[in-house]
Amino acid sequence: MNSKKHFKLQEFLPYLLNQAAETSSLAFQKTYKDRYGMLRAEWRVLFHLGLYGEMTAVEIGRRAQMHKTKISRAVHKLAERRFITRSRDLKDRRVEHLALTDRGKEAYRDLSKVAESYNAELEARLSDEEVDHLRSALEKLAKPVHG
Amino acid sequence: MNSKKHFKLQEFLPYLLNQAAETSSLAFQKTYKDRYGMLRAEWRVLFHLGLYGEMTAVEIGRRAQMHKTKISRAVHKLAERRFITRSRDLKDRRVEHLALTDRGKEAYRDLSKVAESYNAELEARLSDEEVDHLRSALEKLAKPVHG
DNA sequence: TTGTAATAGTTACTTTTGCAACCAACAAGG
DNA sequence: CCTTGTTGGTTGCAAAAGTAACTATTACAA
Repeated sequence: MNSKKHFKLQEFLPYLLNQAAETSSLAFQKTYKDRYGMLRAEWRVLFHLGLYGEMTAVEIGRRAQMHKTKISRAVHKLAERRFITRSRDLKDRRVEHLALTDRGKEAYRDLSKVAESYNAELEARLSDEEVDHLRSALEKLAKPVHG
Repeated sequence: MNSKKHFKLQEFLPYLLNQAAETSSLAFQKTYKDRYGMLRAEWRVLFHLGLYGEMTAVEIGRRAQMHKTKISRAVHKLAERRFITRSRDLKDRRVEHLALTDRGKEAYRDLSKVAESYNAELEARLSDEEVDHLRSALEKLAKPVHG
């Protein structure tokens, strides 16, 4: 017999969060992979440009908390497949402005619809109140541990 | 102007879940990596054996929803580093029973403590009620979409 | 028996990632 | 101008993950 109550895996938030994140992402992942051959970093870049308009790689990285190498590769592949255009900033020639092409916009709109209805499906498992609580909790947990 | 309200990334549960999962896992990940050179699949196997005792790879896979190749590799590395032992079932020689060695138990206890205090740190960002709500919501979302 | 299918687990191959080093353009101080 | 540091972005290499195909063993039925 244990003298001490054990810490359970089912209580460990990072574990639970990962499980929920993984399984809840599966179906959507399949969609952007099958329809457009995209990876997670790629649809994220696509969505950022679709939602907020033209911006630089650094800015996407800051918003999405993605490392710049991931972005760099995602941008490369998206440009290669003509979902986005890259144009140098004339004042600071290190910088590139990224924007969706028509093809990119179409993909964005399509995936956006899929995401929306898929999200509705997920939310249907919870009450409105639960959804609100969940969002606010996730927001708090998404902040880095120190600071 | 858009005639239609846009679906936002901040409303998309799989996105939020992934963000929260990733950032909330970082610090713990660093611990098991730095102290024991483990990967995620490895500490998960370790914890399953530590919590529930001897079991087979298939059973761990079922409980943790991990693919068998992931488990196979995790088991291989854990055994190589003498955290676990593998013993063939005498009645069904396809099956292997996995169990922690003393070294494995020690690592488990150590990491278990870290996980517990780290979890407390995370939970401190939320009220008790929020934690309960969160757990129940995550549980509902961790179920596969169809069925 | 023998043939077919299921199950436990491993391996081979390809695609992704993670990290560090790197290049190019700018910035600021002397 | 020159040096030093910073920033935007890329690349090379090693580690890790995903997939499917594979071996070995058992189960079951003709």
